[in-house]
Amino acid sequence: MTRTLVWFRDDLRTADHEALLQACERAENPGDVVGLYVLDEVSPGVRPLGGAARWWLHHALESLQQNLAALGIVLLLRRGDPAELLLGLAQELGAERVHWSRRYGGGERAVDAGIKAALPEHGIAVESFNASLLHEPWTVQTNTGGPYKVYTPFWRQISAREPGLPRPRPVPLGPVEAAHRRLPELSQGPGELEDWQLLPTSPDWAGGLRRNWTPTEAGGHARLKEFLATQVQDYDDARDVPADDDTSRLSPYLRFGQLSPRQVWEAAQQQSPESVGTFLSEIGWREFCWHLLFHFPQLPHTNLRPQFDAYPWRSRDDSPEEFMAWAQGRTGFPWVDAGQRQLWETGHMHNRVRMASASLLIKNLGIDWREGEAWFWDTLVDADAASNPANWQWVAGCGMDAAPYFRIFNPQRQRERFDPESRYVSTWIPELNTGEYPAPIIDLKTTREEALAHYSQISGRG
DNA sequence: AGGGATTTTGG
DNA sequence: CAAAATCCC
Repeated sequence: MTRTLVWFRDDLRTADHEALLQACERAENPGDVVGLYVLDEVSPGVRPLGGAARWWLHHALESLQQNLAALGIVLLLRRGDPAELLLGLAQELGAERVHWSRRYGGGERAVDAGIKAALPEHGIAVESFNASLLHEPWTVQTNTGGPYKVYTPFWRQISAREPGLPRPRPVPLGPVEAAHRRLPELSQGPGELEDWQLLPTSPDWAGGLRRNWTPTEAGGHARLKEFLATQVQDYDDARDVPADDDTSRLSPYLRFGQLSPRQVWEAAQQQSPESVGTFLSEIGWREFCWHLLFHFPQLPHTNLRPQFDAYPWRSRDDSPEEFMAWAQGRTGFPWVDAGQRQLWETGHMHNRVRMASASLLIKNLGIDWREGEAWFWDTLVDADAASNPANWQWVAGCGMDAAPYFRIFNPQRQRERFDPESRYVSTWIPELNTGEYPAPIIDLKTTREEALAHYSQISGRG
């Protein structure tokens, strides 16, 4: 018998999962493949999940547990330090091999490298696979051998490349009851998801999330199918109208690996190239952000353009009232407030509104992009370790291939252009015309001028 | 994937 | 004289 332990992380699916598939191909009986998820809140450099992500994770693990059970595979749940847990568990199980899908953040790579070095000393083989990206970051290089720092040439290169076809879901090994019977007695039981308390209870604020999402692997495939059948054709223009929300809404499924970018890519190839080009380039932006994180592991916390280190951003503590007005959707700018309330209620904010909301916080309120990034990390169901900070750095102007600093969104103008009938803002701000809605907390014109003055100082032209 | 001031265009 | 193009931040 060859027993393989498959360590799931941000790849919570059963289809197009090379690590799982190869484990199953080696298996002869139920129980020869064992799944594991570790809730890691202790490894340095591994960012603890935000509240909305914890909600999604709970349901994603429930979904994975069911889908693995249908393949005759038990999913074990453990909490703690994976560096300790993996070895102990592999030994208790008598597993000869451990498989996983690669991670690309700095802290995650350090954890994985440590385990990959340690297990073979105990006779346990480790093999890792790609599951989260179209192309491994080290395979996409400029002519001079470095990482791309500009999106357009990056996209030119990867869009001309075939990412490879999705891999099939494994053939079932047998009934999961048989798998349970064949496992040795473990020092801990399989683990109970409820014990992790990932779902909010007092209060239960997840009602809006439940109403807006189906956080399962099947839900991801259904959303992909629906989007490609009915929305992608008009994506180019329709994506800019937040009242309709004709964006793909696939980001949380990609975040948790319930869908792979390769599955999305392959499904989109069934459509005409001109109708999916803009959509696929957004998948390209996600890829670009992950490649950036791989090459610049400081991305989540450090300006990629160091001259911004001298920018006099304020902290959340410097201006708690203004920060909370922004966070809770009380700035007096309907476009931004609607977005923040949509975020709080649904765990999601339309992309066109995200840009303006971030711009207001960073440029008009003068608050550090890291404060807004942390808020989004806690409240978005789709926040991932690469896209979230990379896009905040994009708006702030301090990232690679970022928006020029002097692009400052005007939330009133954005509302006129993209919500002229106020369908979006009135959905999220019922008191808009009742007199209870607050006046703007800052003056757009003067704060804009202040931001530009600060910018000219750090850019060396002041 | 901007905004705003200013200049130019064209009916 | 209003809309479009251009330039600057």
